[in-house]
Amino acid sequence: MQLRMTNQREMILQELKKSKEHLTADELYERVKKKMPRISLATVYRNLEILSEIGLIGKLEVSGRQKRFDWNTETHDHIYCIQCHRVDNLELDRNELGVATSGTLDGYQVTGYRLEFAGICGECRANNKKEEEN
Amino acid sequence: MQLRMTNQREMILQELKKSKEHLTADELYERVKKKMPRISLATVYRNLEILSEIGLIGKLEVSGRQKRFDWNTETHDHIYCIQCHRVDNLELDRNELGVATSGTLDGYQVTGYRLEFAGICGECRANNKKEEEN
DNA sequence: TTCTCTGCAAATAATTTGCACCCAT
DNA sequence: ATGGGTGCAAATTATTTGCAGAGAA
Repeated sequence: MQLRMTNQREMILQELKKSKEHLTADELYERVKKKMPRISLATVYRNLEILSEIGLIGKLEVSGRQKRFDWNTETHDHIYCIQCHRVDNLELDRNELGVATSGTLDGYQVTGYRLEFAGICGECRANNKKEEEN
Repeated sequence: MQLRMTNQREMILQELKKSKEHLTADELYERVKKKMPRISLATVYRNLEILSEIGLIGKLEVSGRQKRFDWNTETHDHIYCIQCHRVDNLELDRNELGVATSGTLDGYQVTGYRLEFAGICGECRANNKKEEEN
């Protein structure tokens, strides 16, 4: 099966990279629609799936119900807010972790790992403070 | 709001602990239904949500589309199979990790973290081998 | 020309919610 | 007796799929 670079596919890719955020399919759909009003949400879903399969983008399945897609395909870790569910990238020195990235573990052949921190982001902490003052 | 320990709630809790697996709501529903045929899936969902909120069970939101629930509430790590999506617990010495469990990181007030390994489980590897032989 | 991709609508899957009755406290 | 809990069905949310026509190679 030969992939084709359609206008839609290219636009989706561009908007995701431009945003530098971890967008959900429908968030990205809303952005792309501004430039391509006739695009359908199904096309966005289909392309995000394909683009992540071929490794052009990354797919995140943590932090709640919706999948999020990531312009950054290099292996990296995340931190997400347990209140507002935003997700940020983390730059961690993996050499400092005493964890093997490959080999076998508990019968599994390890293909990778992700370190996901949970916490309350700066914005939410500020909001919480404001609310306390009321 | 005072919680009540209903028969349904107790049965859900028992079956989850008994299974020692990471079950989805509908897997657990199927098991509980054998002993309580009139229980509804909605009740299972409602109780799993409540039980994880009060910390009696754990909730996992990794490895695909369905949430999984965990009888083990102690902080621990997981490994999941990228083929069959099963999830197993991991016993890792966190002291060996050069990672702080608390404090602030990138503006976040960290409340916890999870290390999720991905890989191919022993069963899938065996199946793959069989298929290759055909 | 060929075969993948698209838009649309309808289908699925997972989860949640409204409501009237039930039952643990 | 009170108010949280339950079963049922219907509603939502997130995602996927069938199909006929469009368009990239």
